[in-house]
Amino acid sequence: MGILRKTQSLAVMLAEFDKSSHAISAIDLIRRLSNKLNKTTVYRILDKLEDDGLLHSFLGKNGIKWYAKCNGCSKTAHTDVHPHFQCVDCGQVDCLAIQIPIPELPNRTALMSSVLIQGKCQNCL
Amino acid sequence: MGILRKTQSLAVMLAEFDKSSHAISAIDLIRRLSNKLNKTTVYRILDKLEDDGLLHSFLGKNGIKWYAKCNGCSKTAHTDVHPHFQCVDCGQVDCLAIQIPIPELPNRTALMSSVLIQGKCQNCL
DNA sequence: AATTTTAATGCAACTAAGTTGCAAATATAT
DNA sequence: ATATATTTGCAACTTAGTTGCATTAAAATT
Ligand SMILES: [Zn+2]
Ligand SMILES: [Zn+2]
Ligand SMILES: [Zn+2]
Ligand SMILES: [Zn+2]
Repeated sequence: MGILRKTQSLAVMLAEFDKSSHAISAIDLIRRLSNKLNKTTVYRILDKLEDDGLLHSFLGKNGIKWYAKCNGCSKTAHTDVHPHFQCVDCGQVDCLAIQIPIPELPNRTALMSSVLIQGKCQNCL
Repeated sequence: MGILRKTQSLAVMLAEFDKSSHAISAIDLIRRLSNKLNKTTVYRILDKLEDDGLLHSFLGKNGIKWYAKCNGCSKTAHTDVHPHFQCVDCGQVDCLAIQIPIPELPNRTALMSSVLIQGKCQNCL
């Protein structure tokens, strides 16, 4: 149901996402903010920011949850859909500003798709 | 390190995959076989069958692990790579016999990719 | 500014999926 | 038939994420 109040915790979380352009895993965020915020709070704020179209979530390697800033989404329209890249060496995750076309599927209706590409990032090449 | 012995448990597992052409989640397999096999055994045999190129695994909705039969893979070459489809209504998961081309990525090397398409299956349309 | 209302937070306890160590059982080799 | 080595079951553990509830802190009302 999105964010209603401008709390300290919210400010701390948003600041963390402003520090870098990479995606952040929920786990890492919890670890980074462990002296300031409870993990339940972290999960709850992530949820709300996603509801509001400020962040989007996706699953990385091993099915763990990552979050990144949305580009032009709103509470009603999550339109910023794209593949993600995870470096197999350093673990860093980024949004890719490309589109992967999904073909028509016979006998099925595709509603959404998620693409995770794994490989080596520029630093680790 | 693959399968070395032809055990009862192995036969039971293989029989389960022969019953249908759909993918099976590890959890579901454990539930289905709970009166015959311990869950540790299920996980271990799945691991070995994947090593041997008889099954492949991938992550479905919510990051849970699914397994399906491979087509023409071997212990050394897992070449049967394809997207997967999960029905949002009934939860059924299938391998899609299509290829999704991944474009060249500037400043990155792609080593693998996983694509999960969610939507409605024929039954649920 | 003080009070009331309502949402956000922290904590502890829980859940679910998967993993590990080890002793007992079973398959294969001798 | 016996020895050896792999596989299995069990219990205990781990990790990521969730839930209920009392407390705290925003914001709205007076
Ligand atoms: Zn890297
Ligand atoms: Zn993204
Ligand atoms: Zn269906
Ligand atoms: Zn498949």
